[in-house]
This record gives sequence, structure tokens and C-alpha cells, in this order.
Amino acid sequence: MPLSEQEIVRREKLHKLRDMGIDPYPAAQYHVTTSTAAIKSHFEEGKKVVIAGRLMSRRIQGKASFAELQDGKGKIQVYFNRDEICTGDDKTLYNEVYKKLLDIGDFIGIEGELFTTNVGEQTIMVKNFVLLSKALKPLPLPKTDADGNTYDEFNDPEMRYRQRYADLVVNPSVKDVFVKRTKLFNAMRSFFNEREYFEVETPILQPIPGGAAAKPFVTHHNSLDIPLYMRIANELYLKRLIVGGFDGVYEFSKNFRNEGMDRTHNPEFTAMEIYVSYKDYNWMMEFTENLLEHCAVAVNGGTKSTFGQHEIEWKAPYPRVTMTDAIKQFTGFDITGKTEAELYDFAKSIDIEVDQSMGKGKLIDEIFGEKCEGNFIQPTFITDYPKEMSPLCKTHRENPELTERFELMVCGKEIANAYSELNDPIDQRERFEAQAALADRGDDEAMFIDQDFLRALEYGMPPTSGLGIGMDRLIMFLTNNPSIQEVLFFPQMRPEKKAGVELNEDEKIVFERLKKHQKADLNHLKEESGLSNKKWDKAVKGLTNKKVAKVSKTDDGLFIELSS
RNA sequence: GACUUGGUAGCUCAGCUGGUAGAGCAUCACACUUUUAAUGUGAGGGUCCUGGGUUCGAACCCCAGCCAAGUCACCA
Repeated sequence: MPLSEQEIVRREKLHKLRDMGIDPYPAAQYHVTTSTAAIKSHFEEGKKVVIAGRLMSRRIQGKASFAELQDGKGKIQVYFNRDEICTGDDKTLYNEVYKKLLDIGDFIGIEGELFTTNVGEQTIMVKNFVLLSKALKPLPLPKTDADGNTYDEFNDPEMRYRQRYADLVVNPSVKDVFVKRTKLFNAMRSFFNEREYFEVETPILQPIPGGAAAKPFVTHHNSLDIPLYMRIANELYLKRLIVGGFDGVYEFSKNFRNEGMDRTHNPEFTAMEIYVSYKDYNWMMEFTENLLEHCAVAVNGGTKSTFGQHEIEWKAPYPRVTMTDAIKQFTGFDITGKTEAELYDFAKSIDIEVDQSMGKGKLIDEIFGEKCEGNFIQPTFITDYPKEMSPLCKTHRENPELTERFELMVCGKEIANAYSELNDPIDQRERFEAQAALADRGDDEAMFIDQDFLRALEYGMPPTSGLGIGMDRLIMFLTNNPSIQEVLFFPQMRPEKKAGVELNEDEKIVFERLKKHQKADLNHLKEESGLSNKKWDKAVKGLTNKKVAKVSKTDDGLFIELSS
């Protein structure tokens, strides 16, 4: 990639600094005494401070200059005055180093004193400064006016995601989202740890990808010579630990699914799963609403959050609605005791796409997804799902067609999923076998039979309730971001094309000819190459752009020669 | 996977009916010792996403492709 004008200028400055004996990348620790945030919250006129950060803007007015310094906590104005910095006759540090050789984006360390300017801005009067790291690429530089309007915002999503480091430097609100993300994780951890549930780690590389219905990423282990799968879920491993005697285990699990990407799906995403023994899904509902209330307060300072047009109230308790009642409420249709044919006809009558392969459970799920799901804006537990959709969930204690399962809906989307876990090993084996039958019919997302997991269940698993929460979706709701990419530091992107310095075919032809001659008359070489006007023109422009050849004009005509 | 929109200077964007590539900020030079989207004067900076085609001539029109965003479909 050829360097831009501004990048070349910055490299020249780098050399000048070195020539002056200034190391643009010094090794030594820089001892700061404070931060921008601390200065602002405990502002004291005349206080001496040492601070470091990135130079973010400059307003040079001859012998004085205002600039902004940004550190991890925020920004503060700094005042560079020639005679404050250069107390002797040598004014080089201000005139040359500060004015000419520093750039926006450079890291500097500052020693100075606090004061307030005539217009009332809290500022650091610089007494001395050092360069800590030179930036060779100009930052995309938004400007903000007195009313807080931003101009020239760095807002192209593609560039922001590909260069998140630059995005984080120039867009403070981006950083806030990730601060909140970490607060959410910390809040959950402390909630669980207070209750003495145990944080664990389970395999990411799994010989059998279990615990969910999804396409896995496959890889290969060389010395074992076996395929391994990136986990699509960690559920079956956490249950093994319950078998092993832990009363409560949880894990923040990076999961991987080899499926489509869109605004709400990234190939790798984070789920939190927790399993607690001797509990059922009723207990888990209460636990979940208390957890989320706790998290909402920890992240946003209150139980309310805004998402698009909606204000979400996270305060517990949340309504419980059975799937049957939800469908009754939004379609007027009672699914209780209906046959598959009746469900099929009803679904068809309300314009839901159906086909003959769909069983009762799938039909009910379609009706719910199409007509009900989107209506639950405030956190609502939807309970008692049809059995065939939930092969790891215990059969409902009162209705054998249903399971003891709930999902938590917020803004029409699922953010949590929980069961009274199936712990009957024989029932579990039959459910897996039903899945295997689906796989034989071509369902590439049906679950594999995990014999080792069944063996674990045969040793006995206590009654247990488990909960999974989509952490990325939850933080989207808590930070008002409709796109998952905004809550992941580095969302998956198609790789950028390599900027090729290689020559194309036409350029190679010209290059080969030119190597024989070293220097040639432009028109002669053109004829020799046999290229059309347009192709010739492109090829020569390509070669000169890539600094392979250069064209010179003399009294004798136009010549082309290889660059040295 | 389908459709829609977009890709032009470091950044944000204009670019008319096809006729020498534009602005603001940023950069460089000069001036300016409490400014704040600092200001004034001047200058430089381009693979107009890529490859073909039409044309005397393409950023612009046509074809193919790449990348992204959005909508839908699929999928938890």
C-alpha cells in the first residue's frame, strides 16, 4: 500500500525527532500521578499534576496553544505556552518539537499545574512534556461543537468494525458500551458467587457437539487424528458436573455456530449457563427475574432501560404466560387437545407457511413465533413448550405433551431459556434417538447421541434446573444497540482484500520487455508489447504507480526506464 | 440465498445531460501568548472499490465481480 501524504509527513517527523536525540518510542515507565477524570472531579487551582494520554486536538496561536489530552477516563484541556515550557533562551521544545513534530494521535506525558482559563475551562498549564509514542497514521477526527453536535463523525460501520481501535479512540460512546458490557458480566458473577455457585470452565473443543441444535465448526486434531468441533453449547458438560456433585455451576461460554450472520447473529457469541441442583423451572423464573433486575441496576444505575422506542422495566417480578395462553391471547385459538391436522389447518388459515413434515410441536412453535412472540415487549416468561422442540427438558409434571421450559422474551426476542432438566437417562436416550432419526431424514441440525453424557445420567443426576442467557442480546437491550456488532469488540467480517503490489498480466508483459532494454522509447515499446491503446495506457500507469518504472520526457522524445 | 442502498482526498461528503476531480475538517507554509468546531492568508494531497464493455471521451451509461449496511428468507 503506498503511503498517503500525511503518513509520509509523519515518518519524516519521526526521523527529525530521532535526529534531535528524542526517542519517539521510549522504553521507560512514565509515572503519572492522576487521570483526566480525577482532575475534573477534584479540581484544585495551582495543583501540580503528571498525566499521560493521547493528543486529540490542537489550537495553535503562535506562542501559546490549547490542546486536548485523552486518557482512559476522558479528555482534558491542556495549555502549552512557549515561555512556560522553555524557560531559557532555547525555545526548541515549543517551536520545533511541540509545534512542528507532534501530531494529533501522539501519546505524550505532561507535567503541569491546574488553572482555569478566562472562559472558565479547567486546564493544565504545561511546564514540561515528553513524547511517549508517535502515531504514524492520522486518526479519523470528529469535531464536536459547544452544543455537543458532532461533525465529520467516524461513522462508516465497516471501517468502525474493521478498525475498532480507531473507533474506540474517537467515539467515546463506543467505549461506554463495552464498559457496560463488562459491568454486566461482573454483576452476574457477583450475584452467582454470593449464592455460592461455582464458576467453571468446560471444553471448547468437543468430540461431539451437543446441547443445542446448530451447525458446528469442525476442526481436526492431528496427533489423535480425530475430528473435533467448536462447541455450540456447554450444557451437557455442566450437567456432568452436577452429576459429579456440584450444587450449582455456571460458565460464561463462548459458543460457535457455523450459520448465517446478520444484525443479531455472529458466528461466535457468548452465553451464560447456570445449573442448580434440587431446583425446578419455577424456582428458576424467580431467580432469573431477580438476577436481571440486579444486572440492570448494575449496568444502568436503575431498573429501566431504553431500547428503540421502548422503555423496558427490568424490575421483578415478570409476568408468566403459558404458550397455550399466549396463543389464545393473540389468535383467539385454543391449542389444548387439538390434533395435528387441526393445528395444521389453523396455522394455514392465519397465513403461516406450513408443510406436511411439521409435527404438532413445530406447528405450535410456528404459530407462536409468527403471531405472539413480537408482542412481548416488557420482560415476560413464556412457559410450557411442546415436547418435541426440547429434547433436553423434563416432561411437564401435569401434561405429557409439554415440557417444563420457559423462555424470557424482551422486545419480542428471546434472551433466556431454561428447563427443569431432563434427568431420566432412559427418557433422555429415547429423545436422542428421536433426534438421530431426524438426522437420518436429513436434518443437519439434529442432535448427536452423546453416549458419555447418557452414561453420566445413568449414575444419577439430581433434579436440576438450568438457565441459559444470551449475553450479547442482553447487553444490546441494556445499551440500546439494535446490532450485535456494536456490542462485540471485533465482530466477524469478511477479510479485507490484500492490497496487491503484484503486477497484472499486461504490466508483466511491459515489464519483461523493459528488462531487456532498461530504457526504451515509449512508442517503440508499445508496438513491441502488442497491447491495445487502453491496455497499454493502464499497464504503464500501473507500473509507474507501483514505482517499478518511470517515464521521462527529453528533447528526443518520451522514454520509459526501470526505476532503481 | 434474494432484493434495496452505498463504496470519490486521512475523515465526512458534493459531483448537473458523459467533457480537465470539488468542499469542510485534517496536512504543509506564514501570522497570531487564555482559545475551544480558534482565526486569517497561501499551498499540496486522488487506484473515483475491481475487471471488462459502449464512446472521440466514463466517477457518471452497460455487464460481471468484491466489500458493507438494511430488508426479507433461512437459522436459535
